[in-house]
Amino acid sequence: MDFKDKLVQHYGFTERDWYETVSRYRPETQPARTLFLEKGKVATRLAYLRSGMMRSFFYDDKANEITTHFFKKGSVVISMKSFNDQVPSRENIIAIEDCEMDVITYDRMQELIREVPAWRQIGKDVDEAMYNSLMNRSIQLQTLTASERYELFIKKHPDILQRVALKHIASYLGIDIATLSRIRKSI
Amino acid sequence: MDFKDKLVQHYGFTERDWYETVSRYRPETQPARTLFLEKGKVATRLAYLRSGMMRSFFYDDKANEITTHFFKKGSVVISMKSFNDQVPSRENIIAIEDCEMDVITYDRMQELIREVPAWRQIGKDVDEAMYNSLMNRSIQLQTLTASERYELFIKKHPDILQRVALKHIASYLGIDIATLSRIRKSI
DNA sequence: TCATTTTTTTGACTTTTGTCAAACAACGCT
DNA sequence: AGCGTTGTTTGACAAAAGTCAAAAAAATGA
Repeated sequence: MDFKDKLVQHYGFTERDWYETVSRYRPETQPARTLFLEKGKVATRLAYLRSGMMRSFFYDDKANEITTHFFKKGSVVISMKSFNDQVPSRENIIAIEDCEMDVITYDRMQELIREVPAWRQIGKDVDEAMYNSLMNRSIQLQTLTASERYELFIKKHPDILQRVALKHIASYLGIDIATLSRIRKSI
Repeated sequence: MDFKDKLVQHYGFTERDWYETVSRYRPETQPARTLFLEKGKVATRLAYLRSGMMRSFFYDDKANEITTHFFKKGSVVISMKSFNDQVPSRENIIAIEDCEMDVITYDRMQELIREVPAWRQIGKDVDEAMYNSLMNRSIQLQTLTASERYELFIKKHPDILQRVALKHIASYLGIDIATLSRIRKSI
């Protein structure tokens, strides 16, 4: 099911709703290793990722990159707090691969919500999905050992494993890179 | 600043808005060691905690209680996913002490949002605050050692430490109770 | 109050995970 | 293709955290 069908089915979109929507999104590309969002700046854009992959991260006190999320095809790329409240972002979002996306700005999104009220609900649903996935992640960090976290990760995200540097997966899972290397050998 | 003042200041409440609000909340008590919300049931209530303390938890595969959150005086007691979507709760919420609270049901909240639209925004703000605090928690679990997590916890929540069983703090921090006991001795 | 249950601490031990440094492999750029 | 950079593995070791069982302490309810 493509995106339009989903909107029609789930949110009762009319042709006009769809038109108002697509006219406010525009296709953009994000080359690999370039920042989609930079720490300290206000997130003005939200993207629907059509292809490629991104990750969000921040720097800890020893200047290590701590990865907090991977965005893959079909997901919404957003720094929730920064975009929703229009405050400076605490995290960076960077393209891991060349990305194709459909982008909407904050201002256009506000317009769109006025024109097509269902978008308020969609925004809420996206936020909620992110909350739920963060909750799952948090519980995993709280209850699983390093190797359990890794095994669950490769089971749920075999595609990410192929395409992302192990050190980013290690930091995402809260495991030292050398330890992760040994866990991988032992499986 | 009390609750009413906050609503007036932040959300421009009128006297009428306030009246519509208070008439839908009602005071309730929750005795210590009784469930405010039981796993598997739909959360029909949201509470503003005036006094006492609660915690949310679930059971892991070995039937250990895993505490996910502490609610203290002044906070909103809610199982976000269950209340917002009216789906069965995955977690339990239990009173740790006798609690006094102001309670509103889901249906009354929907009414209230219709009567006083600012409540939609308040709901969003509460959700967002919970998202942010979950994000902080998740980052701590990802990046800090057991003793760092504990030291941060007692710095931020000295009040909880006094009033809650250590085993619940241990499970909240993802630390074995015996290990936590040793960490405490070493500080 | 007192007995019972629950919680916390402790000891001895094992397992898991991290640290540091070096070697090795892969990648990106010209 | 080749160089330099970045990422990964490995070894030797150290530190952190978990396990099991028993003792001690504290809380609960009759």
